[in-house]
Amino acid sequence: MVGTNFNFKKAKKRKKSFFLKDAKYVAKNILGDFLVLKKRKHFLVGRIVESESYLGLGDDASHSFSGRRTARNEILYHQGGIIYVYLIYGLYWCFNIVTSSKTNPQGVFIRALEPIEGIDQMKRRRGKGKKNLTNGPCRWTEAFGIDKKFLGKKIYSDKIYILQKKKKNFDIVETNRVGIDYATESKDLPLRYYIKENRFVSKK
DNA sequence: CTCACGATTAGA
DNA sequence: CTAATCGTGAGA
Repeated sequence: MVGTNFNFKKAKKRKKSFFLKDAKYVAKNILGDFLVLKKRKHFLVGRIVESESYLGLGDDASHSFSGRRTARNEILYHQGGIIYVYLIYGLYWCFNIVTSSKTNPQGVFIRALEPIEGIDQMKRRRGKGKKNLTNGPCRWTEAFGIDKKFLGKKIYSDKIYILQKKKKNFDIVETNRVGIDYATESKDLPLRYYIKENRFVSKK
């Protein structure tokens, strides 16, 4: 459908410089791009269809709100371009890309992918009978086998990287973020982005 | 040390 | 609607 006319060989890897930009910029511009994960004997590829930005210091939904700095979120206080994963509910892994500078602890949360390559392997990791493959933040991480091993790893390496989709032939919907009822001030900011009418966007 | 809880999901 | 399930972080 979408991946078919995309030339993976010609596509360029997103470099570190891209991730030094503001989280809003990265979250929006990463839509339509491809997340590539190299496994031992195969590749897993997914198109990023939904993201959220977490703005750090001034964002009370963010783990680093008002400079909170703990063992878990320490990685946010690094330059952009590395991975922040954490365990949620003792069950699932959430995947973020650190953006901006050391003093601006922002992140981009990847909420959903459209499966492109390695679909059989994704299904195997998710387990039989699971209807949803990659249309949720902790669904796609399970399909890709994302866990604590990825904490602090570069998102522009040989093992895991993003391929830029140059022609963005879709509309972006901007809306409020999901699952942040604990926030007050920032709760309803339009910091969630997704590809309009894409069927792999997470559902309520 | 204790303890409430979460950037979610699956299933009744 | 609720259970699952445990590392984390705030507080005593």
